[in-house]
Amino acid sequence: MSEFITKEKRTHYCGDLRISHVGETVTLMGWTHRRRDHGGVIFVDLRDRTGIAQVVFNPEKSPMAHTEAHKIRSEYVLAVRGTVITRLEGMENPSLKTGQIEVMVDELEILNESKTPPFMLDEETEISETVRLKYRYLDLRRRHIQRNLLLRDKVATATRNYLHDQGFVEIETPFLGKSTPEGARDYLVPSRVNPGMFYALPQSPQLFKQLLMVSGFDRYYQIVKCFRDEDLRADRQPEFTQIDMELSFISEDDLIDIIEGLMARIFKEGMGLDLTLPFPRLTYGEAISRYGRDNPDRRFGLELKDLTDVLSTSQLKVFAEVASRGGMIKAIKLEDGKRLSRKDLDLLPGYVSDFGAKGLAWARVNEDGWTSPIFKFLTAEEVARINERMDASPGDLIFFVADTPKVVNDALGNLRVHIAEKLGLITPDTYAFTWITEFPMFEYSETEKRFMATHHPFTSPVLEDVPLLLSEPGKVRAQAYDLVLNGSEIGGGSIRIHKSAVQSTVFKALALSDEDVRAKFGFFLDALEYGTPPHGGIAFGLDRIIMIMAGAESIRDVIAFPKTQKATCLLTEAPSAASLAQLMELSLKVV
RNA sequence: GGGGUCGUAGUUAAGUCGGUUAUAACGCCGGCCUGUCACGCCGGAGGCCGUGGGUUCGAGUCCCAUCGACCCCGCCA
Repeated sequence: MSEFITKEKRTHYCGDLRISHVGETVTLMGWTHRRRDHGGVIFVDLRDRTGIAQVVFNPEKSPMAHTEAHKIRSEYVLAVRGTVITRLEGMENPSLKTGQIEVMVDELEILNESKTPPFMLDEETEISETVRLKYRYLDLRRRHIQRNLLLRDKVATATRNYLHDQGFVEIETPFLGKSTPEGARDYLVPSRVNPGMFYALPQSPQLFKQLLMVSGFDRYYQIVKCFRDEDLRADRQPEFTQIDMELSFISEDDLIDIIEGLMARIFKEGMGLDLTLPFPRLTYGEAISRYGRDNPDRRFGLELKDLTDVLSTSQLKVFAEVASRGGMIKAIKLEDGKRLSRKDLDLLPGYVSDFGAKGLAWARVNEDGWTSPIFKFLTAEEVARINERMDASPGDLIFFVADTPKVVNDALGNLRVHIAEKLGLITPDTYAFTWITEFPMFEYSETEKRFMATHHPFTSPVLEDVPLLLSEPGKVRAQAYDLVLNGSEIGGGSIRIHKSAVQSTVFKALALSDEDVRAKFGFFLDALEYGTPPHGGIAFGLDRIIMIMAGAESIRDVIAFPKTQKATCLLTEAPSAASLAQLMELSLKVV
C-alpha cells in the first residue's frame, strides 16, 4: 500500500483550488493530464473529476520530487503535497478555473503508472466512437462526457429530493417479470427451475406501479431501468432509464402541476435555469395539424397550413386527385427563401421521400405571382388565396405536399425541422416545453387489422367518450398526455382505468379475447376489483432529458456504458455465446 | 428487413486519372531547454491501407462479397 495514502489524506480536489487557498499546504491526488518539462522546472496538469490544477516541480525547492517527476508520463496517477502559491504576474491562465494559483510540490509519489492511452484525453480531437467505446473507461475520463454524467447525477438527485418533498415513496419493482403484449419486443430470460418458461425484462413497471396504488402507497416513484428489444437510434438504447411515478386521487391537472414543479427543480439544480411555468398545452389534434407531429419542436415557426379546400378543385391533377381520394394538401412557408441554396433545395424532395412523399412542390413568391413549376396550373384566385393563407410576402418560399394525411404530416413535420436545422433557425440554449393532451385512445393498425392502444390499454378514456368505446373506437380520446421538449417526447403518462368494467370494455375494443386477457393480466383485473383508487401517472426518459440539457447529439454520450447500434457492448463484447452446459441447464436447444 | 455515409501509423486526417519509396499533424521514444500551460527546438521509431476474392503488367485507388461503426425508414403501446 502506498506510504503516502496511509500517511496522509487527500485534502482538496484539483479543480476546487482558488486564490483563497494561497499559503495552505494541500495534498492532491489525480491523473497526469499533461507534463511540460523545461529541463529545469517541470509543470504537470493534475486532473481529477473536478478539473485541473497546475503543480510545479522546482529542482531548487525540492530536488527529490523533481527527480521523481522526470518519470511522469500521461495518465500516471500521482499524489502530491505542496503549497498553494499565487502565480507570478503575467503567468495566470484564464482558461482554467484554478489559473490564478499553482501548487509548489515538496513531495511526490507516483501511485501508479499508465500505458500510453490509445487516444488523447483532451477535447481537441474527435475520436471515432468505435475506439471510444472500446476504451470507455478512458473516454469517461474526458471532460465533456464526465460533465454529462455529473449533470445526470445532479438531475437524479434533484428528482429524488423533489419527489420526497412531495410525499412520494420510492419502491423497487421486479426486473424478472411477465411478458406483456401490446408493446415493444421483450427481452426474455429463461427460467432454469421452470424448463421452457421465460421471464421478460420490463418495458416499464406499468402494472406493478398501478398495483402499488391498489395497495395504498398513494405516491410512488422509481428511477428505473427499462428494456425494449427494438432497433436502436441516436436517441434510443435497448436499456434506458425512466423516472417512473404513479399517484392516487389526482386529476390530469394535478399531475401536470407536480411535473412542472419537477422540471423547474431539475433545470434549476442541474443548470441554474429558471423555467417559465406553466408550460403551454396543445391537443394532439392541434399538434398534428400545426406541426405534423405529436412531438413538435416549438423553438421556431414554419407551421403547417392546410390548403386542401383551396386546391381540391384545382386544374393541377395531382392535387385534385389526392383531395378526391380523401387525402390532403398542406404547405409550409419559409420567409426569405433565398437563404436556402439551390443545392439544398434540390435535396429536399429526396428528404421528404424518406417519409413516403412522392413529390415536393415549391413556389417562390414574387410581387406579381410565383416562380414555380405549378404556377401555370393555378388560377389567379387560387394563388391569391394561398398567399393569403400562408401570409406570404415577396421572397418567401412555399413547400407543398399532397398525399394521405399521415404522409403529408410526416413529410412536412420533418421537413420543417430539417430546414430549421439547416438554416440555424433554432436559438441554442432555449427550452420549449409543451404538453400534448387528448391523444386518441386507439389507432387502427393496418398490419394487425385491428385497433391498438395509442398509449397502453390501461389508459382511461375521456369520460364523455366512454359510450363510444365499442361503437366508434377511432373517436375516443384518452386522458393521456406527453411532455415534449424541443421536439423530443421526454415523458408520457395517463390517468388509468380504475374500474374493472371499463377495463374489460377497452380490452373488447382492442379485440383481445377473454382467454388472452385472462392469461396475460387476469391478476391485474382481479386487483382492480378490490377497491382501486382513481389514479394516474407518468414516466420520463431520463437519458433524453439529460441529452437535451447537455446538448448531446447522441444518447450514448449521457450513458456511462452504452450499446452500439447492433446492441453490442464494444468494451465487454456482450452479448457472447453461452456454453453448452449453460444452455442445457436452461433447457435451451442449440440452433 | 430496407436506404445511406464511413473504414489508411496509437489518434485524426490527406492520398489526383490505377503507376514505382503511402503523406501530414498530434501522440510515442531519445536528446536539449528554469515559467510553461495544446511549452519550444533537434533527432527517431511506427503501416495486414478493415477482411476475403476478382479485374489489371500493376490496386489504398476499380468491381464483388463480407465484417464493423454511425445516420435514417420500418419498428419503438
